[in-house]
Amino acid sequence: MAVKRNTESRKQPSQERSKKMVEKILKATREVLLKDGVDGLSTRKIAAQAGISTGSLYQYFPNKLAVVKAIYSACLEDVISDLEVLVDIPPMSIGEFMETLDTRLDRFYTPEKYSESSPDRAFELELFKAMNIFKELREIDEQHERNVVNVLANGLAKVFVDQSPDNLLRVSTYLYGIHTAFDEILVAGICESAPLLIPHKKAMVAVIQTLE
Amino acid sequence: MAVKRNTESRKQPSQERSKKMVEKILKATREVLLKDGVDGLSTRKIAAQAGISTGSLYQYFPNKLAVVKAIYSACLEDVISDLEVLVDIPPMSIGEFMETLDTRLDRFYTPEKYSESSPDRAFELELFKAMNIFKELREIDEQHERNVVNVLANGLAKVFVDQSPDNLLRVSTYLYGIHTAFDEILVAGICESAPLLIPHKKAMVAVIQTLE
Amino acid sequence: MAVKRNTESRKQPSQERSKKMVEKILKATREVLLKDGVDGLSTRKIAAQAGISTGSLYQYFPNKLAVVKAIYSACLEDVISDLEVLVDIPPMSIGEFMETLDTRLDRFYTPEKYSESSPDRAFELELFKAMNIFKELREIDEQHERNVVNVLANGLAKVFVDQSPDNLLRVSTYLYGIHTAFDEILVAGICESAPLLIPHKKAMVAVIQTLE
Amino acid sequence: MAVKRNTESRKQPSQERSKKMVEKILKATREVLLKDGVDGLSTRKIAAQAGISTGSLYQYFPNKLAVVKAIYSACLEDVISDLEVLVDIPPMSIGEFMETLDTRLDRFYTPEKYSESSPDRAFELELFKAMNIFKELREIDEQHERNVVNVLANGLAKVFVDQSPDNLLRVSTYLYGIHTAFDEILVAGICESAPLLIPHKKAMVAVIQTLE
DNA sequence: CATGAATGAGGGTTCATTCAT
DNA sequence: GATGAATGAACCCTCATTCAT
Repeated sequence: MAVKRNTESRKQPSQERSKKMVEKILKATREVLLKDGVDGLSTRKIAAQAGISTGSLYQYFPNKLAVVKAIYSACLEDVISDLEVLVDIPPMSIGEFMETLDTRLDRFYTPEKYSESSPDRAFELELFKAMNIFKELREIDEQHERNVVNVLANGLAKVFVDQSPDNLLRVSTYLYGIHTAFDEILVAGICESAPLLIPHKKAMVAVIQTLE
Repeated sequence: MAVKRNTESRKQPSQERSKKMVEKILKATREVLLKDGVDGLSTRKIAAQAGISTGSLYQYFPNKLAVVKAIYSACLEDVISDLEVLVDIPPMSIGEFMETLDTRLDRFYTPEKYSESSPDRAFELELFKAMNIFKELREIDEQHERNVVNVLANGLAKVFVDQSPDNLLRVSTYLYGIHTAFDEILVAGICESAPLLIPHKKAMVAVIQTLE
Repeated sequence: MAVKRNTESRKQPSQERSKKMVEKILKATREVLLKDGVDGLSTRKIAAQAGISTGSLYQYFPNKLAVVKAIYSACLEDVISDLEVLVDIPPMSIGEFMETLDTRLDRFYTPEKYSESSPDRAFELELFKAMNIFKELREIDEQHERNVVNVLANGLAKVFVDQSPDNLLRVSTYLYGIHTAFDEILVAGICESAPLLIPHKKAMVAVIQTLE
Repeated sequence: MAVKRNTESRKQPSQERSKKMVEKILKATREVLLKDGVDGLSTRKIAAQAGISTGSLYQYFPNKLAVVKAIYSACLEDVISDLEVLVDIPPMSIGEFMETLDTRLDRFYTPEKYSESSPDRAFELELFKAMNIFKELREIDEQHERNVVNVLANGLAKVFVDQSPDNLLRVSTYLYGIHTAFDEILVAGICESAPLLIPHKKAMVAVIQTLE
């Protein structure tokens, strides 16, 4: 790719028409990504898939990277909003929390979510991995990591009020790390999700227990 | 990239001179990878960084992919040989094993190994992630994953003799997953290794306990 | 060269503009071929000669071979359509045919056609010879040879009804061979056409007489 | 290729050793040419086939073209010496000559020579055609053509003493042209030689009769 | 706004030729 | 002399980006 200029959207999709175009482009990009992978992604293919001209693409995005960035950011937002289920913790004691932890994890790691890792998830992971090659996307990724970890840490802080922020951040970081690892294993299709949920939850619990 | 030919080294570095050249090329490649990412890796840059001509590069490697493969494979071999410490389990009962597990993990996760995640390790992880986009390297990666998991499973089988191979493989897969996650966090420099070792070991233990 | 993909024109020159571009490229290719030979033909030179960019060339042809193919095919078509004059034989007896053969050959080998072997013809012959090294063009050439010979044989079959197809094909092959030789001599400029027409026609007649 | 410098042999093979080396190189080149064609010919392959180093090749030939030139010239000399059979005409009248012409042609076009177009002949023709792509070899070819035609014309001059040199040259040129065409047909394997000899000889005779 | 032809730098790779050993 | 590693120009081709229409 080797893109240099600003990578922001060239215009706010203030008009309905524009919004639709942006959507169309993003959708097409996702499709091309799924079909041909990151190194098979080209503006020509995106435009063709979207049924527009390459020139039009540049009316809505300053360059190719911006398109991928948009997709990537949206994907990361999904992850954040997904996590908020875990994080929405009403005030409770550590004891109460630990007692309900299992249920809580069950609610988060529903079999449905993992039983059939939908193409969507497969795509997200694909994208996620692929992003490693674009240096410019690293900062987004790092910011995202920080966001996620903060969200988790804030949630845990409501329960483990005596823990230092450092500790909470550390544990959150680790939790997110093994969560991602779990995701990757499932998406890679190495193991089925159901039997793997047990060790995963045990690991999560064990890690959180270090905060007690 | 899309390379088709054989991607083995073009000649055995039988002579001292050749060996040095290969080293020089691999070193240069690592440097370019670190600086410009996979996306920015080109044979021209490698040659420039190594202070040789592009033609010379092709005297030692049949194509670009082969260079990356060489680096990648070496990196994976390191991982395997590293793991063998964990795997060398003398016959013992589950009880004995669980008792010594903590010591065992301490021996594996020595602070020295992680205290200063050397630039080398940082690079390896970079590479590791990046490889996801090259289909031909995926095979290597998947084979590696299988190797690692088998090594682990075989080790655990000596202790958990009653467990089904499936179960052992599953747990091993997961263990390797969170091991990698732990690695990545440390290499990314998000957390220091020492305090993170505690939750990580707890997680490992918890997962292994599911085999009891 | 060694080109693999499809070697057809990338787009129908439906628009006037495209047609002009294709023409420009073909013209430039002819010029480069005449100046530097097949050996010196490169996409860069073609583009430079045509006053376009290398990229543009690939908008109209999928690869270098396709450009040469286009020129070559056009050249072969000319040959075929040229021959149709000879082939348009109304039903007649062998005696009648042999009597009119000389006239017939006169009509085919008009002095105008050969008096000024235009640069175009010179080029075509150049190309014709040169093509022998490109395997993919050989097929075209062989197919062309078969077409020409069939056309001739079918023509002769109308007169020499008792001859075996084998014989007709053999004689046609030979006739085409010496026709080409005649062409080459004239194009090479070794001899003037007018005086050479006499032995050539004698040879043609003598060969055809073997069918009587 | 694109070779520019002098294309003469770098040294006279004064010493026995040198002569052997030159032979070895030429033999290897022929083998590579037969196997991989002109566009597959490289100094590396020649050296490998000859069992020497590329450097050594340049001790005996200034560049790649010189090697091909050497082979080509040798090949052309063979053609000349072959023709001398036809040309060695004792003084005789036109009548005598025409009477013996058929025998003469029989002696030249022996079935053995053509029945099994030996690999050698196949190679020569291959080379012959291939040379069309090397502008530098054209002059050799043209000189050769002139030589051959002169040889023929001189031979015919002994019989057709009243003919103008121009006429003799013209007829010789044409005779050589159709001779070459005949050769090509046989080498291409389109027709078997035996039945084709009849029309070919008829054509030769018819052409020579124009001198009467 | 939309188009898509045109651009041209840059990609991977080859190979004739040289030169230190 | 012989070697073969090293060179680097040149090869064919792609693709992000621009701009005249």
